[in-house]
Amino acid sequence: MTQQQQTRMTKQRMVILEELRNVHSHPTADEVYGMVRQRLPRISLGTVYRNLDLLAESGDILKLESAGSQKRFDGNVTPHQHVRCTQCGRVGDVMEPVRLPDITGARAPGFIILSGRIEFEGVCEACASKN
Amino acid sequence: MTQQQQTRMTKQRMVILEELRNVHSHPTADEVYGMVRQRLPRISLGTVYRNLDLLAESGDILKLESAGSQKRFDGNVTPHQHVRCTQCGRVGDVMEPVRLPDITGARAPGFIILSGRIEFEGVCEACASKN
DNA sequence: TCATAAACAGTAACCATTACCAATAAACAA
DNA sequence: TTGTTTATTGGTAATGGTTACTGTTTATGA
Repeated sequence: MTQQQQTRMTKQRMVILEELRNVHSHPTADEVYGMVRQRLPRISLGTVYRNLDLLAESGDILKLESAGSQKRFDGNVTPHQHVRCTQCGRVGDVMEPVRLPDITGARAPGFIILSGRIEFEGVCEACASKN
Repeated sequence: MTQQQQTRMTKQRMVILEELRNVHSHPTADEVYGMVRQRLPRISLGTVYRNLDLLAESGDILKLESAGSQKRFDGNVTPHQHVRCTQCGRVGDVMEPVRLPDITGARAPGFIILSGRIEFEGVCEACASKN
């Protein structure tokens, strides 16, 4: 008898999703907040966080996690790979993707391996010129 | 004339390194703190953080920054791959490693790609049995 | 139009990490 | 061994990103 919880398409949620889809920069929650505030000046940061989580859970956006630093979000949910700048944390899209080899041979004692993914590291242009 | 900064092998730094090498669990800073405190009860958490950073910078340990809210540390610096439990964040070592394909073809506009790495996700036994 | 409860704005709390500073102790020279 | 220098420490406060709380608003279906 568990009542299916409804989700409502609020103006806030819609604008967050739109802004995220209009951009290729993999913004942090705070950056999304800044973007969205231009259209909804009274939105609160908590609302941004809540909706980013909900949108990621429903599969409408991607949540890019890296331990200890800020999470980043991606409105492009088609499969692609990312580079992370080791200096500033900025994230970019990898164009010609590298094919992930067969991982069925991978074993880890005490773990059941479910998936694998290639992560790239590098330096973004801004940090490179700053060097 | 910049004076080369010396680094001193303190008791605290040595015990942190030893404990980390004695263990295969990829502990968080807080877990390292707990381990080390059994031998040095008066050590402070700040000292643990500071030394973990210094040891990682000198290449004596690894700092694992892959997803989760806390960073984890590894006393085994020989090249190997990791799995992360998506439920609890625990990290394990992958035995037969999957060879990373040639990544020289990978392009990312605005980035200089320097390295690539395969990251595994899965479930640890504790979480699997809890399911 | 009304009733319901999901979602909101605003703010406080939380937690991992970093910064600060007076006191301590490695390391090296005398 | 003793003294001097200064990197490092313990203790604690501050920071920054994220989450939780609460009374009010508003999307949604009757």
